[in-house]
Amino acid sequence: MAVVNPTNLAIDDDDDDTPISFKRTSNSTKTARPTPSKHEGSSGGNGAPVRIPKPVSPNPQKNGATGASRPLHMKPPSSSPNHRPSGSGQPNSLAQHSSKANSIDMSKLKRPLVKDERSDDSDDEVPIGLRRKVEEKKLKGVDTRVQKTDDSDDDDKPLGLKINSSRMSSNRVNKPVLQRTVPKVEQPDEDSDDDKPLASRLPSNAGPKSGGDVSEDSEDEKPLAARFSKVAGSGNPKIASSSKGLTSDTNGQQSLGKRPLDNSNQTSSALKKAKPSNVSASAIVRREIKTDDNTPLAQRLKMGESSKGKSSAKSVFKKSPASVKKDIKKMKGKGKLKKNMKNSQFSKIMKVPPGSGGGKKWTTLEHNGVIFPPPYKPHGVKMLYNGKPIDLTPEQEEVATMFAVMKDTDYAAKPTFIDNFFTDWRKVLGKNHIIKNFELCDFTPIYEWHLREKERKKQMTTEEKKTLREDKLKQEEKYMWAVVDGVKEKVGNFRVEPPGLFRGRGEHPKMGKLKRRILPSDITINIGKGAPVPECPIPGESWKEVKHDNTVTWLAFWNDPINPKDFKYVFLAASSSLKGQSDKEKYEKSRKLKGHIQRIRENYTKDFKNKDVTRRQIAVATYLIDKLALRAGNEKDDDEADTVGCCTLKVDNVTCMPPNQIQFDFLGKDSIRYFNTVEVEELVYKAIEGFRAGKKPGQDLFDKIDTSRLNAHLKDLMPGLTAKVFRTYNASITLDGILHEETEDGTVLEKIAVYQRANKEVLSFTIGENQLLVSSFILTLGCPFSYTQVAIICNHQRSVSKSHESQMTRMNEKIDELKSQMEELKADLNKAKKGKPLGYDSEGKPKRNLAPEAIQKKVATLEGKIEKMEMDKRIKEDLKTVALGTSKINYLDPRITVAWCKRHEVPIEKIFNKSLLAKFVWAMDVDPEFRF
DNA sequence: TCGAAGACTTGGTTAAAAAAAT
DNA sequence: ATTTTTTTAACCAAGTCTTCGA
Repeated sequence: MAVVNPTNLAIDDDDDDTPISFKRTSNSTKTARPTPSKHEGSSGGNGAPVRIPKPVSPNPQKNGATGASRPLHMKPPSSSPNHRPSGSGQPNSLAQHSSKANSIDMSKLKRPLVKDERSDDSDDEVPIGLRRKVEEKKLKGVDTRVQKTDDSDDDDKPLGLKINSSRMSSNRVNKPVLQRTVPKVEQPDEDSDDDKPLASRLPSNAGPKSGGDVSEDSEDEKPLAARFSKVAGSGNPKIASSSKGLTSDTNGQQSLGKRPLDNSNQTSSALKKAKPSNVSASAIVRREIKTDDNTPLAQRLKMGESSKGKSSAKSVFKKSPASVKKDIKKMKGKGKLKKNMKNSQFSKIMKVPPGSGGGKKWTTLEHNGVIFPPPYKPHGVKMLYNGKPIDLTPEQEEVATMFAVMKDTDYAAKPTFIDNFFTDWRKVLGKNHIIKNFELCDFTPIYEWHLREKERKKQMTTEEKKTLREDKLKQEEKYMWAVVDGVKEKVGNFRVEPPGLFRGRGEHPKMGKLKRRILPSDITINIGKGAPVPECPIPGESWKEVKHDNTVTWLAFWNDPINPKDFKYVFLAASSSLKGQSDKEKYEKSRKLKGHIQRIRENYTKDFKNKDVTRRQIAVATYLIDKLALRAGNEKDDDEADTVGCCTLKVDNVTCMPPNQIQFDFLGKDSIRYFNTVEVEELVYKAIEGFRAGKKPGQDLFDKIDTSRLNAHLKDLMPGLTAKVFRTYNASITLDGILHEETEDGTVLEKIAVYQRANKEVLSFTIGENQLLVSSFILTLGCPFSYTQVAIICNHQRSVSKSHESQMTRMNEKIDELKSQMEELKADLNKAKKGKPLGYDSEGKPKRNLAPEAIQKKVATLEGKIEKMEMDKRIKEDLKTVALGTSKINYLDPRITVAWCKRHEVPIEKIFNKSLLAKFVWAMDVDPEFRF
């Protein structure tokens, strides 16, 4: 199964030792921080965690498909071996690994390098219904532009893609994408919105499908309306009310109304009001505002997904795309065309163009400030010191309690954490306090009090809990909204962080330090000129400062008590148009990279042998970022966890393994270990050997460059290009390619499975690596250890749900049961056909004799049930460790997903949850034929 | 040119809510 | 009606990248 590709594995195990913690690492790293000057620390990392080869679940097939390692190796351009054709890759590899398995060796963990097996991937993996069609690719090829032949493509394509075969199959992805995309896409730029106000953009026409279609899909789900409402938040009664409140209260008055409505400019003014029209998803967002209006949610939402009639729907969409866009542009506001037909259209809302005025992010801004955590309530439980109860002042008790409560976390046992805590606590205790030795402290009484409290809360009746919740909501309601340019928008984090002990990740030198309480006098507020200053919620105190800076989007900030030179900002929620706009810009930028990627790759490939060391380092670093999705790697301070990224890799983070494999082993972002062995192009291999020559372990591999130099170079190649754009680009283009190649007709469920698999494939490329690691390991090798043990190795305990195993067992039992029922039914069918009596059932009662046709029908029903069950099982196994929900958030252009949903008539709600729907309102009106 | 600020995105962890099982 | 499991959302640490200022 596993797809892993053994090939490379070989590597070894040195790691074995390592196992224990990921952290290992740093050894070297830390040690030497060679670079004295700036770099002291190094930073960043990316983490690509170790990936194991893909885990493949049960089905071997997948292997290929998924491509385990994405990056692993990249093959040289030409080589694209077998992409698809071959196929069978070798599942075996796993086997090999497994064998080792007894101990947990990292070796196993390592990702195998995948060889080109991709081929195999082929269909096998694919879930039943969906196999990808290999052939398609060819079809796509139509456009020729960029591409070369398929095979070749790989080469050129993004490394990542090419790379390992498996995971991302490069081929598919790339080429297709490129070609098509280009042509069609276009819009992007335009849309880009740069110019237009978000609002305006949003709306566009959503409605493609809309119209009548709606009906059908629904069945699965609820009526659109229903859904919508949820989305909108309106679902929440409270919210709704609140919104009203808003209006009424504060601002409501003025601003609210205005903006939206009027401002919307010309065209759109309609929008807001537009209820009638249907606002589309986009509308949703704003909806909050509108909520009041009652616009029928349904209408707004309509968006497309629901279209029923496939054919019709499709046709509609298809056409529309181009035209639509144009229309949109022309008439921002209107867009009724479709609407008319469908209803769905959105109106456009125009706001002041955000981007417009140089750096100006808003024109008017009102909000109510932030809410503070309640003052500490002493519990009076006495801890013991040297066996005796100790009296503590409330302040002292508060800090002691913070520590006591963390008893069952890993932090409680870490020396750094304890030292920092104790040092800070002693400051609160005062110089002459009797408590002087941590060893003599016994926090157990407080810990037990905490457990009792927790239990008490759990015991509260639902009613009580509800009351409590409502009270809290009521209290917070006014802080939840801001009015930006007349539009009511949700605020993201309006609660000031409560005091506590700092929970830095990895070996953070400051973990355990007391994060002191933040007061109004620590907070700087940002509001529009002339807007009412938020009332300070704590009587007698006042804000540190009130600013009126419309070039930034934060509503308030305070200095981080742990690191005073850092700030903690209060921003609008992800669903706000300000955030939506920049999100869209991010995707447009990475989409733009598509048009430059080939040249950029050629450019760095050429520089692998540049005589100038700096140029060579830039080339290799760019290659790693592109192929392996490494993060840029900024410098870090000494008082942060010692992690690295591409530019800060240390000599000892990289091992050259002849003839052309490079093994990476370092702690990336969040101290997640990236452990991977990759086959690289010969010139890259040679270059890396060269960079390492003559250096000591802790020194920088790329000593001539840093992120600013690297990004400066990237900007020369494409305006606005920076290292992180590669991640977005590779992830999105891959998803786009897979979805276009693999989706076949089938039930909605099957299609969703395709989507999820594609999503997972892409994700593993960039995210959730640690988790993937664990899952891969287990799946692939048939890990003999418990999940907990694996978790320890990986340093991340919650990876796989503890109950996963039992759940799988249960599912298997159910399937078995269904199957035995099937056997019985079939036997009955035979008897019935021969006119024999059916005999007795398990309880000894005689069975009713049915006509063969009736039994046949039952068989069919049962068959469907079994199939669904098995599919559920496969999906579950496959996705058990991957948090698809979170990952969809940052790297995948939502338009890819929305367009896919429209094309395949899958309700978008099946893929995006409520918050994602809110966050991606701006993407809802995308053309069904959109290509990233 | 460079380091420090500053602003914002990314992403793991954890708490809360919702759904499913009992 | 509970309890358990899963999903979603909140929280907040840790990155990236831009801008500022000397």
